[in-house]
Amino acid sequence: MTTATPSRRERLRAETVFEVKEAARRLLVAGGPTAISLRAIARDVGLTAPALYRYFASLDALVLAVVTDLFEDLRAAVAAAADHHADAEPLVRVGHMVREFRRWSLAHPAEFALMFGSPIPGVTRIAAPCDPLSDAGARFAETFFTTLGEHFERHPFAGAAPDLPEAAQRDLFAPYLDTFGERFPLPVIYLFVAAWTRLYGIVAMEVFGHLRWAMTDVEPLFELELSRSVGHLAR
Amino acid sequence: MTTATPSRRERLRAETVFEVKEAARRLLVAGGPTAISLRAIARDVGLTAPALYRYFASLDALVLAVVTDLFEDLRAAVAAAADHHADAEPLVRVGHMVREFRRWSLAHPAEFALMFGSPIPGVTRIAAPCDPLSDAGARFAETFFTTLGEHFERHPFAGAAPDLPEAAQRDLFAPYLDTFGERFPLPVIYLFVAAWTRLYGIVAMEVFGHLRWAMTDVEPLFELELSRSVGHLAR
DNA sequence: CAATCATCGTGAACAGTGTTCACCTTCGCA
DNA sequence: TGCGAAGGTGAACACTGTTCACGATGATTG
Repeated sequence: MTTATPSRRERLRAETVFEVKEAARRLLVAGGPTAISLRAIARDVGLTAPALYRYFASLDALVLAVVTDLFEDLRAAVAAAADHHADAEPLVRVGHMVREFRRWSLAHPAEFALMFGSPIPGVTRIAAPCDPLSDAGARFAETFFTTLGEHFERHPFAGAAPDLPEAAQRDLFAPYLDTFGERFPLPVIYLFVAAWTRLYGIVAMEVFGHLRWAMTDVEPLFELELSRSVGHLAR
Repeated sequence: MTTATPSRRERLRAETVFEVKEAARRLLVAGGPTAISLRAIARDVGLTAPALYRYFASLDALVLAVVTDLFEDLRAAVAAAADHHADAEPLVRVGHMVREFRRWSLAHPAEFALMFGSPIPGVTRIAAPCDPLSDAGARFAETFFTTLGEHFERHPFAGAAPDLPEAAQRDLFAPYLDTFGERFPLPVIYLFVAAWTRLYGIVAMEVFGHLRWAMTDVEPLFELELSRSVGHLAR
């Protein structure tokens, strides 16, 4: 609960949890999402399979924890890319962050598949309103919102809004507004989601190899779509 | 090999193959991609598991055949949507085809996950140059190319090309050119792939539930991106 | 200090899974 | 009438996730 009393036992427990998730991730990168097996993890850590149930309610809960960690990893990588260009214009910083998203995804295809691919069990994972995965996703998005906020403080948005009445937009983006509040004007939210789906589409198809029938190198397409999307946010 | 002599035995065999794939698809829609199990299929068809090896080399080969069929189904649905608007302008017909793609995907989330989600075994499926799956994918793409061809016959492309030298573009789209030839000017290919990744991104995120944190209804975003993408091809 | 109780780990077991093998029946063809 | 190929079976192997009764260890309290 708190970090006040790590209490030795909790320390050992945390250590084991860490090793278990580490082993799961090793199996993930070695053989893809389906290669994550409870018994293989147990072998790696030096335990028997039932022992893992003292730490995770099920295999699904374990991989959910791994996915949560991965989102944190990705967020950290993107944030590091932002820090690395701290003196750049916020909008070009966003560009570098998105590039880092692509770079990370291509370097970690198995992790990407687990995070952004099809949620295998019930096709659509039931997302509890306050589970740690949603929090990690929110923190990931927040990284972009922070930099975007810097930009719009200096250059108030004056671009074109989508052809939708404001009330409809407010209705449409209700989930976003509930989580992140009214920091940005509604058209900015629209442009951000549009940009996110575009770039996700490219990266996902590239990682999954769904573009090899068309082109040898996806980077030019990515760069063009990136500059287009950022351009829409700028003007 | 040929359809000349269905030869009774081949008829029975084809019948069994059909029933097996049908059972696999039932399991798919009922419980997602992981619910497809050799023994469950065998139970459904009224056989034992080893018997299926007379028809498919492995479970992977079986689901590959199912995926191929699904691509043909999707292609047929999109083609039907095109026929349903046969008297419309080719470019608005393309719009209806893409809408049908979204509609079909939302109505068949499990199938979509199997077709467009992460290739589970090795993260990136090894695509043989001439396997039936690639053929099905090519036929799916061909459906769009046919309609686009109708348009560009009447209205030669005069839009803006991406900022790339022609030689680089020819190099970039080598896989496409090898399969589909030089039917369209290179900028059209670029715009098509860009549009495809955009719309795939939206549909995939919607089907997988990865947009619920932001918006209640994805349709406005989809329609706006669709009209934008088609607009780029028009002018 | 001693008793107690939650925590941690184990081996056995159950119900599944994909795949291989030897064996047998059945069918098509010469 | 034979013969060989095709189709189907049950047993077996090596896996998988999960549950359970049991024992050992640790920390906490009387």
